[in-house]
Amino acid sequence: MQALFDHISKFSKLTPAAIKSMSAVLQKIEIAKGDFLITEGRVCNHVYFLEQGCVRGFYNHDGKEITYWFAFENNLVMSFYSFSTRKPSVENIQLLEDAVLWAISYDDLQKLYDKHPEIERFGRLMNEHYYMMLEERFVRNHFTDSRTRYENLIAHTPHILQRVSLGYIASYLGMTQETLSRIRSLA
Amino acid sequence: MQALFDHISKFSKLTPAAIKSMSAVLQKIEIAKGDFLITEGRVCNHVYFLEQGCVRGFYNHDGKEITYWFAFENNLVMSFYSFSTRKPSVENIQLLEDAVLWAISYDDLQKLYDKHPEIERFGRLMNEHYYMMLEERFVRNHFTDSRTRYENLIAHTPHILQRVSLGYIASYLGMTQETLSRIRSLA
DNA sequence: TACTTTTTTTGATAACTATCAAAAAAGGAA
DNA sequence: TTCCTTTTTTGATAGTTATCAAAAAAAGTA
Repeated sequence: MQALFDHISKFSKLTPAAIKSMSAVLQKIEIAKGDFLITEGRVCNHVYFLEQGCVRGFYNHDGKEITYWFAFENNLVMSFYSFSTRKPSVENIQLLEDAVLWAISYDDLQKLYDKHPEIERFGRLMNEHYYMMLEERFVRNHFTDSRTRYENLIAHTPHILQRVSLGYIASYLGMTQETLSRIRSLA
Repeated sequence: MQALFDHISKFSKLTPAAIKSMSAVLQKIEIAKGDFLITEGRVCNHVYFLEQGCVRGFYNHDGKEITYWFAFENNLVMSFYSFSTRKPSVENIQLLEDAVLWAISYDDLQKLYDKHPEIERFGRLMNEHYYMMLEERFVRNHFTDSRTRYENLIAHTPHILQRVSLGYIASYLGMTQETLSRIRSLA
């Protein structure tokens, strides 16, 4: 649990009272590689802090699984859309490694926001942070060919290469596995 | 100014005191088509509420201007990265039409966040909202060919077609102007 | 209106990427 | 290790998109 509070403190200093309130509703979860954290069609009722492990987010399109993000240690994990809107998730979240997570329910989080402004500030800054990361990724992918997208991955998020198989990475980069393989062989 | 508070109230109810505080620091700005709101290399010190008009965000890459977003009435406009991190902007924001905007400075906004939790809540929810919109756009563009991206534009944001010239739209969709023209002619 | 400038379209070609099929390599289990 | 399964690579081909060049259409101005 300490890793979570260390992470939060980088964004917003929590008072002891806020830490106490949050600790009281945190739930430790340990699940195995291959299991699902969230499946499409269900409302995402928890946000998870990933203490150990690695997960992928994917959706089904034309009978194919399209993996479009990965999360690693110290990332927050949820179906953002479903959690925020309370509508059924369109995405699935699956463990790529055995993992240790800490969960907070939607309702508990709203209560924490109401009670502790520092926690709401953390939420605001967290949203800003994730927005900027998504924007950065969007811009790097916009109008760029497959080779450049792969080179951007090597330059900016090389840890993905070390923990995720190429099929998922190709999907993440928006190209087929064959294309990614050829790009690598000609590197 | 009323349009701004109407917009805010859809996300978070503000107390009269919060409205008063915010009104006191709002600055009305009227600028002409073609002018710049933000230019690269400078820190973005204001967030703007676009009451009337239309703007584009673009960056320079390999000697070309890449337009990657548009904003219209009731949108918040800023260089998100620069405003949040206080670092120089990498993007430019230019008026596509004469516009009326309301500006709040970074420092004033931080004070409002400190003083009025409902305003910070608005900020959090706003960030969530923009994150979801960006994610939706990202997913729709991921792994989809030019024709489908154009069809998605027609289906989800047709107002862009009515107010923006095709050259900018092609850039927004991540294709050349020639390709967009051909897609349209074969529609 | 006539003229100028900007925007959009069309044509020809080359480069890039997906698809389908199959082989090779790597990883796991007994 | 050997066998089986999964992952990655290679080959051939077709479809998609960028590029360069130029024409046509539309918009703005005197």
